[in-house]
Amino acid sequence: MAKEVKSKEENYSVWYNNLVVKADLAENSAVRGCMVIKPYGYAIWEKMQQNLDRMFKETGHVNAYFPLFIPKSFLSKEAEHVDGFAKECAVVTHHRLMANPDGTGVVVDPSAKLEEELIVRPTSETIIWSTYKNWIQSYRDLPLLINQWANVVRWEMRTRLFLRTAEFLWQEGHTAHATKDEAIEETNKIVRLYEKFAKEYLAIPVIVGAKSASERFAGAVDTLCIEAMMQDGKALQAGTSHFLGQNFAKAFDVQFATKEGNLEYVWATSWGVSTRLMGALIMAHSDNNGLVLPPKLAPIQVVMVPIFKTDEENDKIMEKFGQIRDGLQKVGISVKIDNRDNLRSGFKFAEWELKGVPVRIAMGPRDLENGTVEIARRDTLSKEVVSQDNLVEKIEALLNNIQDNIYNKALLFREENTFEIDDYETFKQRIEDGGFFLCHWDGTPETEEKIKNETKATIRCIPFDVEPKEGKCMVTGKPSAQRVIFARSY
RNA sequence: CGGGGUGUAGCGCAGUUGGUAGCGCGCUACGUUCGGGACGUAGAGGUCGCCCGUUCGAGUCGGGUCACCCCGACCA
Repeated sequence: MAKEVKSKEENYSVWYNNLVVKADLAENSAVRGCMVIKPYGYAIWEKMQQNLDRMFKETGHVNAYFPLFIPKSFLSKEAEHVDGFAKECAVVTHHRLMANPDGTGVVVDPSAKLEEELIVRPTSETIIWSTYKNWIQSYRDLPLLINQWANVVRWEMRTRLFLRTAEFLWQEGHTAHATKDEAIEETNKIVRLYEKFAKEYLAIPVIVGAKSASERFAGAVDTLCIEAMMQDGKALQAGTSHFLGQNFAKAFDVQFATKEGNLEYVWATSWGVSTRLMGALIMAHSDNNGLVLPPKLAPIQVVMVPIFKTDEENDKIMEKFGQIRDGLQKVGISVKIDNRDNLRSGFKFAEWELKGVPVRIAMGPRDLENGTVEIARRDTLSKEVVSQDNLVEKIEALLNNIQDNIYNKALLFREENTFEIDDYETFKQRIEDGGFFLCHWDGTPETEEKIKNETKATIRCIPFDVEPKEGKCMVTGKPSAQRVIFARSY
């Protein structure tokens, strides 16, 4: 009998547990909401990293690394940026411990107080721009296209595994350009890169657009984003790309000599995606049997499970499995042979489904006799017995098929849960069931605020890829240039 | 920081009017099993979140405290 699994609305943690657990920090520790990423979960993050990193490099970016600690004074140089992050910073005040005079453990050594406190980076704009000041003198130094893979800390009031942990891993790109247009182009290029990554690797369709003023990144002139729909109809911001204008250049005095010999401030962008993508992956695709991983990100793409009674049968199956594995590995498919002898095959089936392995190959005495294998696919849970001939080609095709199918399923779900609504009362009712709502909005923060307060829905983005059609704001009736996307979000 | 809830074995939970600490899963050993989460037998595993109080006696009653979860404010 299959074990009953909680519905995803109740609790994702059953299958989160394959990937990540909440950090078990000491009792009374002030740190909340840190996560331990388990090897299996980290392997998925590594695959994301590898592919994103390659895409960044293909578009002319290079990696660098900047310090974890940021002097407090750096953070105060860009006014809006301070406002945005000051409330959630971890601050280092001392640099030494000493034995507790009462003999119990250690205490902070009061004589080791830092002259200037250090902030654990919540994002690296400030320390990077104070460095760029020294790297940029001439238009010949531009554009400067740098990315960093790092951890950051944001002391959130409330944390949520994967979606809002206190410490998370991410990549942050920081670029400097000679012209406004070039910086805007970079901002667009990256948001489109993220869109492509989401589609082709995460198998998640996303809406590309711009944030409204109130949802904008602290210190940005314009924030572009990709927004994904989770299976409960809520939106998840999966990546952002900011056009920073000359705000940081002015705050950190980064000027360059133009070809004509004038001094000008550089134009900046910053952009990032984080381990939040892991949460997106899970919430977009999982079913009641556990995770469903897209083949391109699955640490194990094919698992092989033997079905046997005797050691002799097992030996024969293992020999066949070895041959199949070698064939699959030759074309770059990652394979796991599950030869644990203390578990029955049915248990293994369920376990690998919980882990989201895209394809399972089972082989038993019957298959040995007939020259067949049983192939099961995780996305549809269907299985079929096929001949062992051309197995590598079959599996390759199947993995591609699964990747596409997962994407199409998510796309269909989003389309079925996206609605055009013109009447605010209808909107208030329908928002309860989740989904994306394309509505007219008068463009004012006041109306946006009112809708948020009354419905908990926010403007996810002003979408780029829909034909703008004029209309009237669903709340105020004032003119609207185009529909924007409202949704409740994580 | 406001509102609600929960702390008992690795995990999930029960524990009656206060009277020797329980169940399921998991774990260890052996045996039988093996085409969708097997079964039997034997075993290991607990300062009942913490402190104070009431009592002959507290998992249970009272007071305090800490932590976690959910809903808000904040946010990728």
